[in-house]
Amino acid sequence: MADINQAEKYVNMTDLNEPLSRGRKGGGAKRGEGATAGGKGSPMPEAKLHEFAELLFFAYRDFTGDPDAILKDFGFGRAHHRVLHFVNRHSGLRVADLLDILNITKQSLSRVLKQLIDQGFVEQQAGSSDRRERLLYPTERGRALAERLAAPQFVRLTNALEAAGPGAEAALRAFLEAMINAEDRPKVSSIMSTMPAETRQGDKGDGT
Amino acid sequence: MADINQAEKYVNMTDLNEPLSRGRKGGGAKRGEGATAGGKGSPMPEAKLHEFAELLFFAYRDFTGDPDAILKDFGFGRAHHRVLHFVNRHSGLRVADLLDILNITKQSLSRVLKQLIDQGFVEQQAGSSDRRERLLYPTERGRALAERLAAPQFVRLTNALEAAGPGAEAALRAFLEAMINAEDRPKVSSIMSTMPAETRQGDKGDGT
DNA sequence: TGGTTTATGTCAGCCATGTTGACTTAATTG
DNA sequence: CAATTAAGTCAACATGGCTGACATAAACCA
Repeated sequence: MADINQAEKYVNMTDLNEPLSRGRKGGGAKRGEGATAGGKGSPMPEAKLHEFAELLFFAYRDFTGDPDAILKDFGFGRAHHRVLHFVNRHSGLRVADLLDILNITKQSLSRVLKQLIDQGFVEQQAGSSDRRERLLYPTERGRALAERLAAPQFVRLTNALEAAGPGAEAALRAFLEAMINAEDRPKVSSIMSTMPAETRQGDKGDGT
Repeated sequence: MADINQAEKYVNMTDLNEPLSRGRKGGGAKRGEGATAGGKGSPMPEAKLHEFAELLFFAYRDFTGDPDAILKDFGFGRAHHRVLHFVNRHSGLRVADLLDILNITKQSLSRVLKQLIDQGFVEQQAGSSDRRERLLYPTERGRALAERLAAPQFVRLTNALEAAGPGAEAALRAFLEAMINAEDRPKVSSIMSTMPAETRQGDKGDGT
């Protein structure tokens, strides 16, 4: 799939420190005119890419903003949300799975996971085939909170998908998947295909 | 530390908002469908929305992950990246604009902005029409770093846009814009349409 | 003119959440 | 039984959010 052919030139662009005339320093200078970018007149693709980067920033900022407000009332933060989400959606996963998903250290995870367990949002259960494993399940309260946190995100996503148009979902999915590190894509696929079944007990072969 | 009482209060609010599936009591259960967010359109399967939420999480995680390694070599963090990006792309903006874009406090901004200024990546210039304003500009060094940070993101975005297909850009843009808080969209549009030129004077009413 | 508001900067401290390193415990495995 | 593995824990530290209080200079206004 699309290699870095097209993209390569942007990498090279890194080294170009183009001497843009942008400053306009000095007291009374009015900033009036352009001196925009590299001096190529046509609508540069870089501008487009910058726009997508910024849209992504704003979109994600607001996407996470909704649950953050709710979480504050529980004394939780975004980290708790992430943990609760994955425990709820992929219940029965191991601590190691969670570490792998979140890309954080077990010490960081431990802090929030402990709070979620102590306050009755998440339960642990020893693995049946390997009793060293602690399989994680949401409690009823945990599921309720997870859904409460998901609700505004669902509204947002549904509206955004609708705004994208009916046929855009596949393209959107392809876009998002391609944004993920190539080496992590199989893992992500495996995670997402793991149903939130409370029925898993000794399931560990998710192919790490 | 909100008690469970509060938790249930919010759970009830969930029901007020959205008829999301609320079954699955007592550990058993199945995932239902039928969340209609926004009220229009066909019911959006819950599982699909969860998938998009997770894809967004992974995509953004990796999108922001790339520049982090570079930033570490400069002793900077993600906060510096955000500031540098917006100063570079929308140079001449005021401190207040940046606060508005980033949604952080001036004390938080001050910490990273000061470092960027002290180390010669960003320059300030008093506003010409209002000399209280400090307009922010990237230095040559700042531009070089900004481009270096952007480069891997460009690669990623370019490949992802290609993976999405040629006609998908408009839909993607629509999706991302719709993900932004409705009340912030004019502001975002205004920001994004602000060329990285010094076109602003005493512009304060960019429409909050 | 002088008082008020505004834009920005700063000090001081707290909180959430990431990090590394070292160590323990329990269970599996060879 | 020894070694490995999954998980938990303690301690220390860094980043980057936050609030509150206060300072300064410029603009604005009556």
